[in-house]
Parts: sequence; structure tokens; C-alpha cells
Amino acid sequence: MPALPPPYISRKRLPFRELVGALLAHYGLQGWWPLREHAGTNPTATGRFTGYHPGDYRYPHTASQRFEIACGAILTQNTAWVNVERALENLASVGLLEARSLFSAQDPMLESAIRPSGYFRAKTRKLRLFAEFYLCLGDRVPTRDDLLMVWGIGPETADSIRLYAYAQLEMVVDAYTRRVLVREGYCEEPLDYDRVKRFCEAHVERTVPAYQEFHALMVEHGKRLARKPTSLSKNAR
DNA sequence: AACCAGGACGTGA
DNA sequence: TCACGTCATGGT
Repeated sequence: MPALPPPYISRKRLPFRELVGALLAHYGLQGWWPLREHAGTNPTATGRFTGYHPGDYRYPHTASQRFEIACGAILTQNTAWVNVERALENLASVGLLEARSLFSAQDPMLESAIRPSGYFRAKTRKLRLFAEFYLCLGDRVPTRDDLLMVWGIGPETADSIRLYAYAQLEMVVDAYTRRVLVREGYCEEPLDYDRVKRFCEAHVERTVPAYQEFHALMVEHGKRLARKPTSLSKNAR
């Protein structure tokens, strides 16, 4: 056990599980991960973020969807999703949203396709290295440690790929999750990734759909908290 | 016109 | 270990 002060102070709050229930009631089922083929359907409460499939947890249906999800997870690193959508569209339109062609593509081709999502040189390298890893994988499901061995894939990206591309029971913690936990008074900074992950695991039903909905709700709610405290966050005590 | 967005890596202390 | 700089585009 790390010799650190306990980061999670129990205040007079809803039990965390009940906050999650309140968020679900408020925002509804999310149905992550967004896919291009669903673009334009199921707009969420925040508006223009589309591509979800609420209520259907059998994704990915195909290897193509799996690869698209993983690429999106890499491209969205510190980047607004709307920019990632453009990059994914560009990749698909030139036939590069597929492991073999992406791996074989020339740098300038990849770079120009993903430029809208930023960090285009670093992400070109990351996508290519992931494509290589993905091809070597065959039909096997990568462990978290497998993914962390790949340059460009850190804890959150690895967990996102595990939970959404491979439908494995893996809790995803992102900036929005941390923001919600802090702003709603369930923990204090500094928020170490693995400790937040364990906190969430302790409070969420241990099923893949529950993990997916939980993470998606954290993002949806976190986006609101970015602007100003919402009525929900004020009422939720 | 700053500031931020669904991080990860390299570096020096 | 850990704090900090770097990577880059597009929206608000």
C-alpha cells in the first residue's frame, strides 16, 4: 500500500452509486463508443456529439469497427472529439482506416489525413505502431499490459481500447472522470490514475455495459462541469 | 485572442 | 518517482 494520505474524503454526499444513478436518469443511456456509421443519429444532451448506439452493447460487430474504435481512442488523446471525427472520416475516405493499409501507408498520406486531430506527426507514428501490433495480434484479445507495451498507448488509451474495442471489463478513467469526482466532492487531488480507477471499480457494477455507461456518463457530465456548475451538480447533494 | 480539448512521452532533478 | 515541457489543430 502506498504511504499516501487518503485522497477520498467521505463528505455529506450522495453515495457515489446514487450520483451515477442520478446522472443516468438525467442524461439517459449513452451507448458508447461512437462509430462513424451512426453519425447523425442519437444526438446527446450536449448536442452535436453523435455516433452512439444507446441500449445496444454488442459492439464491435466487426473487426473494422474494432479497429476504428482503437484508432479513435488514440486520435482523441488530449483532443476534442469533433476533430477526431474529421480525421477518421479522412482516413476512411482514402482507405486507411484498416490495419494493413494504414500500416503500409506513407507518412505524408497519414499525416494529411489525421491533421485535423492535432499532434499529427506523433499520432501518425502511434497509429502505425498500433496497426502493426494489431496485425500481430490476430484473433487474440490484448491484455492491458500488452497494450501498454505499445509506444503511444498509455493507461487511458489502453483501457479505452480494452473496454470498447474488445468489450473487456476494464474501467476507463479520463480527465472528465477526474473532474466529476473532484467537483462532486468524492475525492481530492492529486488524482493518480490507478487510484481513481480502483475507486470507480469499487462503486460500479462489474459488467462491461455498466463500465461503458459509467465512463460515458462521466464524459457527458464532465462537459457540463467545464462551463459552469450545473443545476444537477448543485442539487446532487 | 487566449484558452481548452475524452494523453503520452522525454527529460532533468 | 515526479514535475514540467512538448506535441498541433480547431472551437469557443
